Amino acid sequence: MVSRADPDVQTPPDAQGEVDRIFETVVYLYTESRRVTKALARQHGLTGPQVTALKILEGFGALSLSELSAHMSAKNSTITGIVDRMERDGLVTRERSTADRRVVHIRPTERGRSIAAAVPVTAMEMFGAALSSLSPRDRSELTRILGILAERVRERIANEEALADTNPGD
Amino acid sequence: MVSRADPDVQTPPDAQGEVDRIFETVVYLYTESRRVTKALARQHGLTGPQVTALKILEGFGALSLSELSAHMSAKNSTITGIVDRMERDGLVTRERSTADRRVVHIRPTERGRSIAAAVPVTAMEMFGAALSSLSPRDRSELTRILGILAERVRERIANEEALADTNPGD
DNA sequence: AGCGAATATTTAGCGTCCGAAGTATTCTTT
DNA sequence: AAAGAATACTTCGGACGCTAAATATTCGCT
Repeated sequence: MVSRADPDVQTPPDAQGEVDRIFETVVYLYTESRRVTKALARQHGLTGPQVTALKILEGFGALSLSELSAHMSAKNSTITGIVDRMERDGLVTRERSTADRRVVHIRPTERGRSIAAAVPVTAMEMFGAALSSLSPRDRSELTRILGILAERVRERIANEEALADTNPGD
Repeated sequence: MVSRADPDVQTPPDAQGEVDRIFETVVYLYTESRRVTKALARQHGLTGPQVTALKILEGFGALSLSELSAHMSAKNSTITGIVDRMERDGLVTRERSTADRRVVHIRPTERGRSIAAAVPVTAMEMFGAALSSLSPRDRSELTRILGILAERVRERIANEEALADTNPGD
């Protein structure tokens, strides 16, 4: 119950201001890094997720759709659409697995592989450069603190799932 | 030129590992906060961005579409669509400004305000709680370092725009 | 063998997101 | 004051991204 809309109840104003600022910054950094990836991909006539997919496939050779979606942190139905468009554009092929006929293997074409090789690794080239400009001490502090933060968030998510059935629903 | 694909060229491995970890953490935190917002919004029959918009409007009373889109880190064309659906659902109204007839003021309706009030603080309740669990010193360090980082990224974006015309194009 | 549960992928529908182009209005410059 | 630049917003087309439901196949159990 830390409502900023209610002026009576106030946590230490510094803390709340910091939370807002950190949150905004995380959103900003994420948005910008995504924008950069997209711009890079665009120079080769494809989209951000397509480049991401090709880079992943480049490393593995071929993956099932489920494996690919796991690596991309997206749902299968989303990846189906992305693969549809990549197949249409001759970047990957679909092959039904003979071992398990439910499974589809996604494999990059020659064209797909050459584009993957041409795009610089740097999704986060700019991001990385900005990080490099931090002092080593600040950078390792950032790593340490963000690590703690992510761990806390993970704990909370685990709790939330454990309590899922206590939700009365509306 | 910090390509990890080339094993010959390597920046200090610690630094690169840190960059990767920080990047991953930022993505993780962003993704999770968005998922939580969405789940919260759903309990009231609306979407994540709609709740975000209502929360922002709750604080300001009314905003122009451009102001709203700036607060939401999205493009005007995106916000136009979101406002369309919110207007359709009776959550906000559009009013043409009399001072400058190009401007449209977005104002929450009674229904919109009551929903905004009903949804717990927002997005980052979980995120905020996790941040609160950090020591005050870590939290202010995080604020400081992220601030520097965002500033560096902003500088790079400014440079990038200044150099836009040197791009030979493909 | 066969029936139901589990798994892998796709389809359908909705809501973001963006960039480019279009419209209306205001500002600037002459 | 009128042409041209700038600003505010909308429209359009394409690509994600998600959930729910459909389809196909395999697994588990009797």
